[in-house]
Amino acid sequence: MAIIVDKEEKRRLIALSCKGLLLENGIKNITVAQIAKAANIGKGTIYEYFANKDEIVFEIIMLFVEQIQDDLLIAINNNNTLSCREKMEYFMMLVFSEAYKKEFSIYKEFLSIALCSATPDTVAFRVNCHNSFEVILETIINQGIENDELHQNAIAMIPMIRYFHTGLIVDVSIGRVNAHMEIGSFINSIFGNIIYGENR
Amino acid sequence: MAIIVDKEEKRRLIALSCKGLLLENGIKNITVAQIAKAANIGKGTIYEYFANKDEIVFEIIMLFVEQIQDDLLIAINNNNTLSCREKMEYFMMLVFSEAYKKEFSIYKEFLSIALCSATPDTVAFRVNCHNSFEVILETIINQGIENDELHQNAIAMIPMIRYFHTGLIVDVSIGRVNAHMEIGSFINSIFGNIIYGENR
DNA sequence: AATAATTGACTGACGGTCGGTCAAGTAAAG
DNA sequence: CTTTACTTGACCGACCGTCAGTCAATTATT
Repeated sequence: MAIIVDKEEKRRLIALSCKGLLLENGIKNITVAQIAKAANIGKGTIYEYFANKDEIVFEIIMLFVEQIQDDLLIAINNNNTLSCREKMEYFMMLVFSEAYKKEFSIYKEFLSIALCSATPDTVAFRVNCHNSFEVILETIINQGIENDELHQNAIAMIPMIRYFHTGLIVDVSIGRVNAHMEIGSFINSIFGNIIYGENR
Repeated sequence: MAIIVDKEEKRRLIALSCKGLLLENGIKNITVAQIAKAANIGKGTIYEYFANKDEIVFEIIMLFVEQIQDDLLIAINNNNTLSCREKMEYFMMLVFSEAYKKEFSIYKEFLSIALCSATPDTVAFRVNCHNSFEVILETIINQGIENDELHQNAIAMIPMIRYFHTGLIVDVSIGRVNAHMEIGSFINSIFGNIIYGENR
């Protein structure tokens, strides 16, 4: 028997080595040849570890998701000066922030691809992303319920919050919308004092 | 002098003649060659009227969506026996209904194109879609306020409702989500008895 | 010797381009 | 009024460049 490489590990390595490439050029503008070069392997080798180009992109996006998750977790757990409300705002604004501008743009492209070719793999990947975020949202909301910032049943609003957020991502990309303002209004309505849209 | 064709008219004609093709296969699975064949013109001629493939699809979509908007308005007005709550549910569900399957699919394709090429045209068009949506929603909500089904400030929730709806369109397309159930829960939460997600 | 891993030349499909043809219109000449 | 020469824009499809994905050949490991 020859060496058996850890496929999962190698996938990650390939993804890591072309993360920058993707951020810089976008999904549509990178080629598999470029990816192979950046990873210092032959193009054929790529296909030993990924079924197709989309899979590579997913793997890289997963890296971004993990990074954002870490960012969020730190903000939520190590920052007890923040109220639940502030944490929620931070949570919802993060992807729209300047710091994640490039990642946002890639995610947008991902949505675009997924919308017109929703293969089982794509769907599974997206559901996976959701779940990661819902876990964090749940933590925030539970904290809010504990210290009476939120009503018990706020936990049931998680999917609705996610739909809102997805819709906002779309509209910030396509429409003429200010994410910060919309999120502010939304959070106000969630936290009781419904002044949503007051200053539109 | 040679003949001068009405470019705008011809664009429409080309778009119309490959409407079925788009509905049947989706943008990703049709080729420009196919479009040309369906329109009974040469491939090169296509590019006399459109800058690229996306533009063709966009033209088709514009034709479609205009019609959908009219339909929606009529559908809402023809159902005056319904309560505000029922109207709202009806309105939000409409695009997810079996009857609007094709239209839903087209709108999905539009979102896909717009997400990765937000030209002034696409943005303007989408803003236009928003406005139509909001106008209809406003009518429904005003009725609800009049007959005490809804609180005054419900009108301020219109943008939020729209984001929710857009997010739902995306998630129904890419995720594993039941539109009817989510809309039911959402409407419950809007109309006061927050049992959102009760039976998820 | 056997098997795993790697590779880059190759292929087929597709979006977009370009040189060229043609029908319809104009105008000068007869 | 015809005829002939000329102009123009619509139309075309062969061709081009690009790129995702394949595969036969090669190298590395045990």
